[in-house]
Amino acid sequence: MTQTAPRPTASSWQAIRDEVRRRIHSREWAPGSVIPTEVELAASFGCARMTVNRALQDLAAAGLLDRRRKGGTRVALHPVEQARLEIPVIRAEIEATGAAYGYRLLERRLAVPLPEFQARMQVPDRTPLLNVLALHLAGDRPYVVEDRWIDPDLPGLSEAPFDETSPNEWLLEHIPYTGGEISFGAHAASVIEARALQTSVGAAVFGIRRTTRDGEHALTTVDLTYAPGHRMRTTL
Amino acid sequence: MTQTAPRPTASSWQAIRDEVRRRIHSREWAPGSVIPTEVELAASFGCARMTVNRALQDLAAAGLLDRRRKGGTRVALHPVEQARLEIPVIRAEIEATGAAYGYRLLERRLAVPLPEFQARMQVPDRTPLLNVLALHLAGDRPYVVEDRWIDPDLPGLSEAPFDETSPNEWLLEHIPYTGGEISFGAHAASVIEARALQTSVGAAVFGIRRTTRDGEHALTTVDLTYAPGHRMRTTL
DNA sequence: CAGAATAATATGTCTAGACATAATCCGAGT
DNA sequence: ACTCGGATTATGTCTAGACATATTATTCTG
Repeated sequence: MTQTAPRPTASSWQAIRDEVRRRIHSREWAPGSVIPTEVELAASFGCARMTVNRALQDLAAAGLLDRRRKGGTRVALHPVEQARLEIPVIRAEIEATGAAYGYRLLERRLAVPLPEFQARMQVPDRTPLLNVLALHLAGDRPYVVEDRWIDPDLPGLSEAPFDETSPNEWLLEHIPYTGGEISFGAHAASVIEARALQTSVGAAVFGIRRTTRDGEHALTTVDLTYAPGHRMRTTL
Repeated sequence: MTQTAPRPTASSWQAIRDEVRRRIHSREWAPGSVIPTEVELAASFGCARMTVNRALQDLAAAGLLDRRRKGGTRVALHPVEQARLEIPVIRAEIEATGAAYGYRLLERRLAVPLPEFQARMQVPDRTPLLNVLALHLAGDRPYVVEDRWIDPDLPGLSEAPFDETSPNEWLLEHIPYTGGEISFGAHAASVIEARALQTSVGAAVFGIRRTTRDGEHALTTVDLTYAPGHRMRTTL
């Protein structure tokens, strides 16, 4: 089961990547120092240069290596730590805990957003947007409040009442996008949030703020406010 | 400057990756559907199969594609959203805002940790660990409190008084590690946190909880509690 | 000696072919 | 029908060589 025999020539690009990463973490190759060239590594691993190249490119993409033509490959100064957070659809997130998924639409209206949301959606003053307030439940316990503003001109939106399917799910399923911003923070629960989450006003809650866009055009922005105690986890 | 002439055969793996990504985002290839095989794509792009392979592997790593031997390649159902959070050294994080970095050691002692930290460090009952409480400042404003527990047997630890350099920085610089866990959440500021951050007890604060290990052995675990209003940002 | 032209070098990428491996498909036998 | 195996197939990976490209190092020149 265990890798009892660490053969010097385990030439697969993933094995080479792991070995190089090990040498970086073990300080065998110090931060900032130049590591052997691809040709040298290929010789020492007993494989083709392309195989080494594939491994080093992977580590460079992960931020562990800095590579420059002719300059060689060096270990990144500040081995930038990256945590890969997976942001699942809320339904999947809840079902993954084993609880039954529940959904309740709290409000759906066309309204002029507050300045904060207006800025996030990059729309002119007094432009009405579609606002949807909804609650996601794990079993019978409130899990997260979704406060979303949507560009009312999105195709198919009029056929989406959001009384059964959450905007979170509907948008992912129907609206293509190219990117966006996301941020995480803490705030004191508002009156609306506290009521929906069955907690007290001012309770410390975790929130995700997110804007999704297609090119330059903002499609939707959302505040997800989780019930107290919620944590986002990952490994690094 | 701009790519005015989008030639049908711009065969570089990055160009192919971009083109495939475009077809996915434009719903030309719908979520869940199987896309052409590597051989077919290679023919249509007029390049070698390896080139297509490299492009598709990149998209698969990004979570946009699901690939299975013999099963073919299909567009991911729920384009698993991944946010890559960069977790910088606190000093760099503060200096990036333009503020001067400040550091104050609040406490340094050998003590038996509370059950919660004991569990995180995976040590037996009544094992004393090194506890360091420190404050990081942006200019003259408190930025984040670092409450850390360290394996007292780490080499070189006795020469690290932590009165000038934070454990955060010292550990990254001196102790190799292989992985760990990290989680993000919100909680109400404790008395100690409130005093250090110059805020009120019970204020909603953002916290990072992190354990770093070398193989199976836990090296250190830390609670980082940020001043109210702090947000972690990234793009997707 | 400064600056420009030139050589050297490490990475970036493509290719064409080969074999490995995991899944699926499908037919044979019970 | 149902199960077991083999044939098929798409991806996974390696290779050896070639040329491209960016950058550094060196040499030539005014």
